[in-house]
Amino acid sequence: MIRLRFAPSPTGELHIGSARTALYNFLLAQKLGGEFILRIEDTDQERFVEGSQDRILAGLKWLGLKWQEGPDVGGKYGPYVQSERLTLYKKYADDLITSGAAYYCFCTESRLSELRAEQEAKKLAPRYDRACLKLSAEDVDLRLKKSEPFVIRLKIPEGTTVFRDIIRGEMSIDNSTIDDQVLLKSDGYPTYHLACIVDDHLMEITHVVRGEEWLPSTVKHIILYQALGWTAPEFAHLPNILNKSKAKLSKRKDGEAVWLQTYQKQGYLPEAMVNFLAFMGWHPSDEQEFFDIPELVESFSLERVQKAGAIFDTEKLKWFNAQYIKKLSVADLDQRLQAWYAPLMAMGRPVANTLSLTKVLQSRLEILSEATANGAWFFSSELNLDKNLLVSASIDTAETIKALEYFKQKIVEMGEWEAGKIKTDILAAAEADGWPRKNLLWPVRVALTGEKFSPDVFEVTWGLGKEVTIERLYQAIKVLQQ
RNA sequence: GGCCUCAUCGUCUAAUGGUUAGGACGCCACGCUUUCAAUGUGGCAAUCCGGGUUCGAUUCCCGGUGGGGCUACCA
Repeated sequence: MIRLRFAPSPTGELHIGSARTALYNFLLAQKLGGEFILRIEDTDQERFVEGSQDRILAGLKWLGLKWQEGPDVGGKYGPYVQSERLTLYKKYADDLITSGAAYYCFCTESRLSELRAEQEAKKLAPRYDRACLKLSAEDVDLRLKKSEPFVIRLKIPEGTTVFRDIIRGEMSIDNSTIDDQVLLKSDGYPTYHLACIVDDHLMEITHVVRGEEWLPSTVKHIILYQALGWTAPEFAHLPNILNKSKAKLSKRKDGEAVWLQTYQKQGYLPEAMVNFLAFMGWHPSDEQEFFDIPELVESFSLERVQKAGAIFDTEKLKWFNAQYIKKLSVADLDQRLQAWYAPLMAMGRPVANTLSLTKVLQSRLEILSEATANGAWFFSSELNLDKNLLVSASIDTAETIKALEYFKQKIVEMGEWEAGKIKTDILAAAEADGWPRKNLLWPVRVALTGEKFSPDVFEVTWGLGKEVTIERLYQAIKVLQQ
């Protein structure tokens, strides 16, 4: 059985890069007819953030990802939270001690940092000097009996470690360049390296698909698998997602822009996000650009994953989002827009429903949050009219009043209230009566929206409805007559 | 510093031992037009550098350069 996992640490929000990793794991699991597992790696007590796990899961669900096993749904390989599996890691760490593949280390933090400083001063690679490997068995026993704090370190064997990465091919690393990695910390928690290997093995994970920052650690993992006598899974290391300066997208450098939820809050659609994220490092063999999840599952493959990092470009994301907004039904879009209409609705005129506004705005929105600014005219109970704006450059106040009166009269006479008909009828009449379009429509636009830029005058008219349109024209005329 | 890794338009990327190096975003121009958008048409724009192999290299090899990652009792 093919089994893949996504294993975030609950140290904050869901990172964009993590979301992409989760997506790829999910897609590949589906593609291969396997299972997708969620595991929480909370082995760092200091960086643990309360509530983070819930927000990460919420982010994954928002994207439309589903998992067969995980902390919220359970499963037969549970528990799926590492802090609940501590005895397991301890057991395997002890096994490694017994077999001689690992050793106790009693070095203090201060000794280690001194050692590191010395090595750096001499321009040497900082690494543990194996002082505690030379301890006699009696000495170790004595220190353990005295309850001295200790860690357990992996004893990196001599030789060369070779492994295959699905995306990058064969890797060969000289073990002498690897430090004796801590496996079990002095607080009794495992480090990532131990916990990850134990869990991936016990949970029968077949493919490890993760970010390329793990590539250098993979050697340690292979050594660990060998020491425990286990078969290693397949590895695939995804290229990083980069910021504009080509550095790995990170909270420190990029702030909230690294969080998936930032985009959710700004009004990006999950459909657009999935499509865009899928294209961060992967590309189909043809030129299709729009993919929903089933289509991605169909087309996805690790063979087509890029090796080089990809810059996260929100311009393209915006374009995707605008396209997805256009694809939505008006009713669907209207529903998604309610959160952004709400503040306007609370303060404005009574509005029975917002479907007409949504229809008018649909082709003009890149992200949903723009609806608040772009839709303000619709809700306004009293427009703040600027006389100077109302009177266009080409005509004077008297002529502007005439234009508004004319348009108002046409609206009063209008029978069927249909967007296309309003437009053709009024334009035909205006032409017959000798009204240059611009002279007529500019004042009307301002009268109805209070704005310089707006959607098509006739769409605005239609969206507002007969009554409100007449009222606003009347108010504008009043302002000009003052 | 050491180890690892990567390299096609500004960005995401396609393709190939022989192509006018393709698409998309963005940008520019034009069209539509009552404004702003949307939309349509067109345009600008790339194989990091140097050697080799080869009839021929952007593609294969080597070296450089540049970027990135790792180098924690963080993941």
